[in-house]
Amino acid sequence: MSSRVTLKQIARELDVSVMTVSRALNNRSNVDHSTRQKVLETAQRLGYRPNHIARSLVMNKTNTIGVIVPEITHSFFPEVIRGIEQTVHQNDYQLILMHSMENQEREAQAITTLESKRVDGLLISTAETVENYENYQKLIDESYPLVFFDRCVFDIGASCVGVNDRTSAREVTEHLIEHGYKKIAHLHGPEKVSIGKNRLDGFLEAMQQHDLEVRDDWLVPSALQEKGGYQAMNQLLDLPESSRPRAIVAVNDPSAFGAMHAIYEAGLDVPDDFAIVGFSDDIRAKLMSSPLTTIRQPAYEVGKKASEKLISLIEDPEEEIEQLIVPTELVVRESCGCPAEEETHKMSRFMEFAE
Amino acid sequence: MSSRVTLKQIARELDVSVMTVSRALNNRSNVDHSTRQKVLETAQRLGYRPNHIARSLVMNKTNTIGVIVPEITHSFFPEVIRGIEQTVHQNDYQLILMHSMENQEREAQAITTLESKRVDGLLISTAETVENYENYQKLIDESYPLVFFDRCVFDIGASCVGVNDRTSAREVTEHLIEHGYKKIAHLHGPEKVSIGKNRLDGFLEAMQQHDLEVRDDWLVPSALQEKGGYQAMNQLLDLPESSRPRAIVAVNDPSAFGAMHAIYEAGLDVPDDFAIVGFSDDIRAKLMSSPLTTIRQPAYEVGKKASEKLISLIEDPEEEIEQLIVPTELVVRESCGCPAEEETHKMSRFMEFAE
DNA sequence: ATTAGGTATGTAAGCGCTTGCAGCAGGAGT
DNA sequence: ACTCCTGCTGCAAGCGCTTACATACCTAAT
Repeated sequence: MSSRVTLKQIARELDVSVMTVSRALNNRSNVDHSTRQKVLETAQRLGYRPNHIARSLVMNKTNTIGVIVPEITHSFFPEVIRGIEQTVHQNDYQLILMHSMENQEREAQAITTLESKRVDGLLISTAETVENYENYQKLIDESYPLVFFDRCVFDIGASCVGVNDRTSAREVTEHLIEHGYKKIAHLHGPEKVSIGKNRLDGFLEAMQQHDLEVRDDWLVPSALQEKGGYQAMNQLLDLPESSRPRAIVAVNDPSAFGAMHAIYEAGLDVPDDFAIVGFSDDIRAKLMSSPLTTIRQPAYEVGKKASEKLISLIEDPEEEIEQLIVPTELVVRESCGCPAEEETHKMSRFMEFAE
Repeated sequence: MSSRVTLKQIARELDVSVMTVSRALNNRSNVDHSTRQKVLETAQRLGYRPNHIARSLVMNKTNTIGVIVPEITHSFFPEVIRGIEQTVHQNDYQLILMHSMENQEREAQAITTLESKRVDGLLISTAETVENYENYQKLIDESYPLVFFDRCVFDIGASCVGVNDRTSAREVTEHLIEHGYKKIAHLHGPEKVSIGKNRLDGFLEAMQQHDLEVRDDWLVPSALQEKGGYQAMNQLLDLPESSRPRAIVAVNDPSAFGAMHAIYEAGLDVPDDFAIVGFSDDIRAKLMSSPLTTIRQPAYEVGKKASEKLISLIEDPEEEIEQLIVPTELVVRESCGCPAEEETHKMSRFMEFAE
């Protein structure tokens, strides 16, 4: 640690120049075979570890990408990170992980830090409280490689990998409609976050297309965590019984869980009193006492695609900006009170690995 | 990006030396007030971001720690990472995350990479397939700051933050014994991983203390994921009915989930045919159709303590090596077939946030 | 007036590595 | 004999920043 071995030491040991050692270690062509052997040997013997810091300084390249996620507690983002890790590792990059805690200020800090660390590119999923896109705009103006994932920012000149939130939200809403529900409420996310706006749009589209009334007080803002859904649902429960909705489209699964909690707490039931659907297929969705109908997002895939795009962007400045959509899948379970074919076996609710 | 601004540019702009700029930006005392103002202003205007790479090179300090986790899919490690992130952020460090995928080779690679990145210290939870401790020993010999977490390596001269696996395993086993079970099997983890060995020891201790027979074929090796538990349980189910155990202590929750899967698949039930207990209180444990009795490990706390210890170690070479134990808690649910007081309400199984 | 001491700035060197170019062999080509 | 090319090696400079030391100026003390 204190006495880290350097090129110089190897050079002195063998009485050659630093350059020869550098070349030998970097597999350059113009080094005599026997010299290279000797260098490799001594490097090994001395326990040489190349100093990436020095290398990065001169090469102006760190082979590191920064990842900013808004939260990391449950299943979605860890799974995305797994996907990112995989690609990044295969391409000889590393990943610095930062965590905005759904907070714009911490996100801004994270960006600054990562810039200072001279990461080669950035992967961002915007925080819930993001109010403006200045920080992103600055990055793009400096043509810093940047790819958004899951929560996108459009029309700003950055690539994004996500799902088609609007279409998927419409699909899940239509599923409710097709099964006879007419009084449908939406617990919607923040409008500045793409998933909030797009899922709301998808919901509205489905409702309009089927000529269903969208009451103002059935559009309840919900934060993206359990608590948000809980509070939003309680707002609906405060309505006189006659003007309550019969079904709920939640902006995501955690929000739906929170809503379910509020429903049970009020002594009511899912799906008998309220049908409810979520979005993202959280690991817990299928395990709920009334398993949640939801939209499955291929998180691993999102991470993989996003990091692949970013690395292309880094390595080829000609690489074009684009929006990548990974397909989702409607997963019908009991919470919507529609006949589902899925998941008959007690335990298959849980297991997927079985050979 | 291409034209990043440097101290030199600010210096030229103001017609002062690089040093003055450096001093102003680093809040050193000996800079004229008006000069400092001007520097700060231009730095702001030009969008200066200090180059941590250059700084690290000369200071021989990166303010970065490396974290190696064996997996990141479910709840435990993400939660640990949250704890780490928190401390690290508060202390102005950053975190490079690496993922060994339970594989010794990838872990070794990760260590090398992190050394090359000159991280100031390492936080490691050993991979399941780790067969020897050479890589760790080398780090310690170089007195590279190193703290293990959750899965520890003892007697090697490194600090560790974890739970008392032996005592906790004994506790959960005794819980079964106290409720009348005598024929108890253990799905044990790899011996080279502390949690494997210590939980096995705890299990054996409890059994011996109560003069219960420990049949060889009731000690079944299980990997630490669902699949391992599934295979191990099937081995028990292959025994003639009369020599099957009545209760199962699984090395961790995922292993228990796998075992439950095997049990259901065999048309049997939990806890009526097999009582089962796990370890770690995975986010899914309480949601199983027969909620899992388990040992709750305070993951966030483990991450927090481990990173605090590491940072102390980095900043004060006198800081002593120690083993930190965070307390666990037995969580009794239905899977062990013992009367549980907990969790009466349908949904409280799930929610903790409620105000 | 002379000196010591403080304040504000600049100069030099170097962290460990790379790129660019120069140098020196020796073998081939005319 | 001469140049020319190829193969291997070394030298110099510099990435952006810091520490250590030197310099200039100014004020207070003798």
